[in-house]
This record gives sequence, structure tokens and C-alpha cells, in this order.
Amino acid sequence: MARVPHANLDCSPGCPVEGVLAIIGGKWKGLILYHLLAGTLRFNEIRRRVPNVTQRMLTTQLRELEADGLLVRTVYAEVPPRVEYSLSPRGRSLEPIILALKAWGEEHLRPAIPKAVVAA
Amino acid sequence: MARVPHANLDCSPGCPVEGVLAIIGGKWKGLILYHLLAGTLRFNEIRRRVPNVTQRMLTTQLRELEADGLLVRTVYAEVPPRVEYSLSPRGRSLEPIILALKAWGEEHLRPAIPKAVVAA
DNA sequence: GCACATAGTGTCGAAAAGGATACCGTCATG
DNA sequence: CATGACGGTATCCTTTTCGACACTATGTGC
Repeated sequence: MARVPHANLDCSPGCPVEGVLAIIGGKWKGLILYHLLAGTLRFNEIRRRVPNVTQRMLTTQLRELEADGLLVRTVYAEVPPRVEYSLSPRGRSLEPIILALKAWGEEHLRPAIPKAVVAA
Repeated sequence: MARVPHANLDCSPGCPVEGVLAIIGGKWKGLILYHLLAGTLRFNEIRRRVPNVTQRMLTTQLRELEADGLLVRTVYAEVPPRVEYSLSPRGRSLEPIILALKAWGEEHLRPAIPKAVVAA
């Protein structure tokens, strides 16, 4: 989704809501943040936990989350390359929100269609 | 932002997070939901509270929120037209999340630039 | 008649977001 | 040499989102 620019000076009282959604709302970001709650993960570990995300998109979204100060990317001088991602304190402070989103989704969103039905 | 389709059968444990963000994450939706927390509002009332939203976008987002079951649209057989929007029980259950988003935004997002500075 | 109230709708284009595909560099192993 | 590990990057295309602009319908008041 589009970034809501804070350059918009007619910012109304609800603006922070929109602002937060703008930084956590990109595709795959919710999943990434959720999985990082459990602790530091490497690139391919995230990728395995978020099936169907392309490498390209994972990189892009991780870089954006980093730019917004929600996660920390640690590069080790190793071969093969080793890069670790973990929530920053700022990102960690989103934990109750992420967990509340998960709980609400589990209660109110339709469950996925079982595989067997689709195969028919 | 794009709807995350639940037709994606490889839904991982964090999927509900992504699913909720997909329905509340469109531009202006966070603001709309926030303002409706205070109670029933008419179209132009919402519009005045959300400066800079176009009529077109307000209509579109309201219709999506309605389709996702988050709000109720009540049409009165009157002239001039009278249409009221209010949170559904399902939408109302998002209140703690919306308020948490607002609190987090107020604490962690940069404040808007004061008007006087821009005028300079 | 015109302008105002209300709440939209239709159409199209621009911009943004997302994704597909090929390729990269270093080292280790068979 | 080829292939695999790792974590990407580059390029281009597709899809989606958003917004601009014009128009709509009914009634009322000047």
C-alpha cells in the first residue's frame, strides 16, 4: 500500500493510525514481523516460514522495514554469506499489536479452504 | 495495498496478521475506522474529518469496509440523500487494535512539520 | 433559471506496488 | 569442472491502487 506521507500537513487526529499501517502494511510485512517476534532469523529461514514470497519481494520488504527502523540487519563477514534479521526495540514494541492482529484474524477471518476441496 | 487472498493455501501461522492488514490497510481506511469509533457518521461528516480524501476514494474505501463486514451503511429514503455509516460489531471489535495503532504512531512516528516552517 | 444541500458514479490515466526471471560473488565439495 | 551453500541484485513487466475530472439525481430557496 502507499506510504502515507507525513508531509501532508492537514494531518487529522487519526493520522497516526494511518501512519503505522503505512509502514507495517506492505505485502508480506505482517508475516515477516510476526515471525521475527520469535527471535533472530536468517534470510532463508524467513523465506521458509513465509511460503510463496519471492526472493525479490522478501529482500525489498526487509529493506523497507529496516529503513523504517523496525528491524536490524546484521551482516557477518563470512562465506557463504550470513545475514541475520531481528526486531529493533522500536519494532519489538509492535508486539502487542501484531499479536492482537493475529488473534483478531483467527477469530474473524474465513479459514483457508482445505486442500482436498480444491483438488476436486 | 493488495488483498492477501486466502485462496493461497500455503497459509503460514502468521497469515491472520497479513489478512487483517489487508482489510484495514488501504489508504484512508485507518482514519475512517478511527473516526467511526466515536459513533455514527454521515458521508460528509467523515469527509470533513479526513481532510484531503477525495469523494471518489472515500466512497471506494467505505464500500470496501462495508464489503469486509467492518461497517454498516444505512440509507434513509430522504431527499437530500441521507446515508449513515457506523461500525458493525465485527468492526467495533477492532477498537483496541485501532487505539493501539494510534498510541504507537503518536509515540514512534515523526510529528508533522509545523505549518509555519513550510510557509518559510 | 441558478445555486445549494446530499451522496454519490463513471471513466481514465498516473503512480505505486508487486512479481518474474536471469544473473552475481565467494567458497567448499565431489 | 559442475554444483551447492548463502544472500542477494538488475531489469523489466504486470497488476493494483489511487486520484483527477466530469457528471448524476432529487428537492429547496432565491
